Amino acid sequence: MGDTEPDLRAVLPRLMQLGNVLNRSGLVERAMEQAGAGLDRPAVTVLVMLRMTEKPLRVGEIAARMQVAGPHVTRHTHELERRGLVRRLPDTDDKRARLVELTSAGAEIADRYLGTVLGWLSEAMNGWSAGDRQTFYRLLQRFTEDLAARLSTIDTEA
Amino acid sequence: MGDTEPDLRAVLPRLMQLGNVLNRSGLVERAMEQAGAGLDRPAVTVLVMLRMTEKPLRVGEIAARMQVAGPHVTRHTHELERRGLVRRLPDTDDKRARLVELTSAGAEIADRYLGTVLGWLSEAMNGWSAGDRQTFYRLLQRFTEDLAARLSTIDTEA
DNA sequence: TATTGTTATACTCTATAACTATA
DNA sequence: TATAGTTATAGAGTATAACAATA
Repeated sequence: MGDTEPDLRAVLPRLMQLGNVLNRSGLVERAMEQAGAGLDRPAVTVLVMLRMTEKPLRVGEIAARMQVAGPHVTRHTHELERRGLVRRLPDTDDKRARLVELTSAGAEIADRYLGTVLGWLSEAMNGWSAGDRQTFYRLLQRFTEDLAARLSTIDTEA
Repeated sequence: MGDTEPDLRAVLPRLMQLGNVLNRSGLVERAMEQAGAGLDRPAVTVLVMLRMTEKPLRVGEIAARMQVAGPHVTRHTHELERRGLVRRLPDTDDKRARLVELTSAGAEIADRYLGTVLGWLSEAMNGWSAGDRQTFYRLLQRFTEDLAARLSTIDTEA
């Protein structure tokens, strides 16, 4: 392992700050407000996931992608259904399972939400050159993947 | 504003994934385990902040940097004090305030924690060239700053 | 009168356990 | 017997309100 370079040490506060901005800055809540539906964070996450996936998902699949336990998804899916933003269909292949599908109202809200967030991101990067953008997107993806891969091996080390 | 480029749209899931890895992957908990103290997340945050700042901080200052409300800091500072990891000193300049200072035991735990996390980061980026590292650090910092700046102006837009 | 920090309380997000229906 | 989802319950993290001491 050896020493950790000073640069890496300097980047740690940045990562923590970014984590804060992403999770605790009210970004989601404010974008949701602009989108005009008073949904809470987990419900928004479900809605956006369904929109970006572009197909109905099973409850367990949603839970796995969100990395949360099943009951969490059940509750918020019910909330979304009460508001008419998703539909729950029987899975013809497996009668134990339920497919969760966006309604057109749900898709509309997801689109407004995504538009707002992407607009903010776009404006934040207004002064960026095309090259810097490309580079950042590429390195961000690589970093996220490498970090997730490293963390996934920790438990098997003992 | 205009259209959001497809690239930006593609990067959104990456950001969400990174937020998940940073906040919900158990990274903090597992590093804390390795560091040998059974502290919870907010307590670790306080400890690390004091260590990286390298000087005693007032309760209000800690709360501001963590972007949390005051009582949250009070509670976790008390927990840290019970364990002998911080000391609470009177602020001679302002008798209303308290300074929170690391003990040597607290500094030791913070160092072990930081060493573990930085080690994981370093290993995750094992295959990275020096140039890519530098570029990533620079762009990450810029992105975080630009995004925080953009979000800070949202409320004043109405 | 405003500010620092504390105490008490409540809300959001998420996990675990126990259960039902199907496989 | 194992799996998909649900219901009920509990815990962690954080906010708000009310208050004390000092400015």
